[in-house]
Amino acid sequence: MAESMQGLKRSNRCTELGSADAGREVTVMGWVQKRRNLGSLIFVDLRDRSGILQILFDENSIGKEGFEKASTIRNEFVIAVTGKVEKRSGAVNENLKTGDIEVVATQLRILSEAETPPFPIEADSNTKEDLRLKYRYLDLRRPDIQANIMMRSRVATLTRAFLANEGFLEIETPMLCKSTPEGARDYLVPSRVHPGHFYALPQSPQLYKQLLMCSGYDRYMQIARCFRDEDLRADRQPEFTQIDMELSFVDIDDVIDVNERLLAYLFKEILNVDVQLPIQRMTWQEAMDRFGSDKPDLRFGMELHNVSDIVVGCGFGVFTGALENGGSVRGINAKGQGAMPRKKIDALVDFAKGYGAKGLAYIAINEDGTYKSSFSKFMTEDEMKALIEAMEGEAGDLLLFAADRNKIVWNVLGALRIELAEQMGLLDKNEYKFLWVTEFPQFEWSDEENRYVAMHHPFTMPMEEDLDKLDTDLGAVRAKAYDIVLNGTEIGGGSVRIHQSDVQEKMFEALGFTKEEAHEKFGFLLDAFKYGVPPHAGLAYGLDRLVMLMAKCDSIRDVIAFPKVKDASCLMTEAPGTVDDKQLEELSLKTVQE
RNA sequence: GGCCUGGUGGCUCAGCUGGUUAGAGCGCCGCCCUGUCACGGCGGAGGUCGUGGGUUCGAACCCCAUCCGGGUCGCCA
Repeated sequence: MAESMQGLKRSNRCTELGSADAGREVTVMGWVQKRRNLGSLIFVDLRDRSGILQILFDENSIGKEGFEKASTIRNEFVIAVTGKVEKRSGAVNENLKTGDIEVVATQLRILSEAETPPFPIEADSNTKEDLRLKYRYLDLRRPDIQANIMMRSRVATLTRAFLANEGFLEIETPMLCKSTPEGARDYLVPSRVHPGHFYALPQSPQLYKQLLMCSGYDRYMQIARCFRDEDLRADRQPEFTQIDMELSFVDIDDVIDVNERLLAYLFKEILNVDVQLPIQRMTWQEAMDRFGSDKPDLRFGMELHNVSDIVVGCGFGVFTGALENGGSVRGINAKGQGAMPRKKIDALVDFAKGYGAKGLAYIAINEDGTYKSSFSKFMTEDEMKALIEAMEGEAGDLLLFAADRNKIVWNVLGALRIELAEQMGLLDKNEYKFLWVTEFPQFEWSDEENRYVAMHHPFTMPMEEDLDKLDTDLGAVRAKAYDIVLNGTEIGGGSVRIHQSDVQEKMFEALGFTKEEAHEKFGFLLDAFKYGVPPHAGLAYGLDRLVMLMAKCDSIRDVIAFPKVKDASCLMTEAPGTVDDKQLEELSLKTVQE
């Protein structure tokens, strides 16, 4: 029977007590992690968000009735215990923060009984994730998830404090917005008052924060929820949280400066990790050429080698064919993997095909310097030698080559590089390698739309050096855009924004918008820019991803209290659900039944 | 939408080329136990093998469909 806590007041969390408190009378409250009933002694591990504290029930201290009550305790009961802190007379438990003390109970209240949970409430759970998510409120009791959620709270708190100290104002922007067609798919909210009209939930506060700059707020920040109706991944949820910011009267270096100091501050405070400043910078072009990725993981090498010049004119048609079509031949050297069994190499070939490669050529160099290769029969010995040399191939290495359009070659080898690093155990979660990737292309060709689309967004400032190319060579225009990358994950990105109307007009023109279309879509922003707009730039972090990496997790679901599963539904609430006809009618969404 | 992968007591798993009453550890329930902390001892309950068809003398196992998860490609300005 559940008891009231009337007249009781919790004096401490479980692990706020130590041997210095010996002799104190305390009242602790929490969940029963574990009971050990020895007959005339009952030990209970009491758990709260701070950790575990051992309670001792002894008839001499709590009396007959209290002892009998204690014997009815089961796992996950919520109890309140008053008693005296004592140094343990038995052995000390080295695994517990409070392992040298216990509370000898003089009073027990069972505040809530509990059924046996459907899975064990413990750290390092083996339980399948769907069950954990169905009972997320139980999953959230587990110490490792609690640590993640508490770390996330600290990241948010410290970020606010740091940015406030740097002169940023925290300003909220609307959740009910106007749908903008560019970018990700919007979540739509029907308007009751305006039949057939819809709000969109924000994909990011982008336009609002630029308007705030127009309004003179100078430095804005917000920890903002964002929504994108796209398919999920381990690091993508339909709703996620950004640390969003925008600054006026700044250029790239100003944004980078404040953010480097923010990152260094967070990693020092939370992980006691020293981030070496300044953080390394690399242009997009260099990142692609060296790592096949615009978010390279710098914790290991295995860089790409462009061997186009070496294989030009060789006997292997796959290589020369790719070159003739304007592509390239590039390779990576998996050091010491030359003995990889054929089956595993074949698996890598299939892996590469998943990223658009038609195949994957390889040379496995034996320890004695001989080699086996998928294409040596097309090559002369000298050509093979030159190729191996260009790849810095040594005995015991595995060389893998992709030949295709640059985009595919980068994509394939970039993914392969990560895959191999995982297989070879090169990825240490305790190592943090930051990188700024700069000078992104302004435009990206879309086969689907048969036009150039903005790689970042249409308000991103092109590099001054490339402004003249807006008329001649869109593919070569570089943007004042930058991403912050940590261990191969894009944790944030931003850009300097266009604040000149003539440049903005050129941008829309390049993207294929007429003046009318541009005005219809973004008119309020363009209007705002007419009335005096400061040069401004900003950046937004994926808070979930940042915390995921800090907490050394593999999925952002582990740092989000109530995440959704792959099909964007919630296993616990079963959202999304159907609604009453009445609701649909009010929203003018109900189809009239014949 | 494509590809890969998983679903067997409450949990985690085993279950061979199809062959008797489907097993184990943990958990749960009962009894015993004064220093446990992976407490210990004894006893016990608990499974239509995700679901629906099919093949077969016989299906957890093979086939088809479907549901529920996970990874990934496309997608994510």
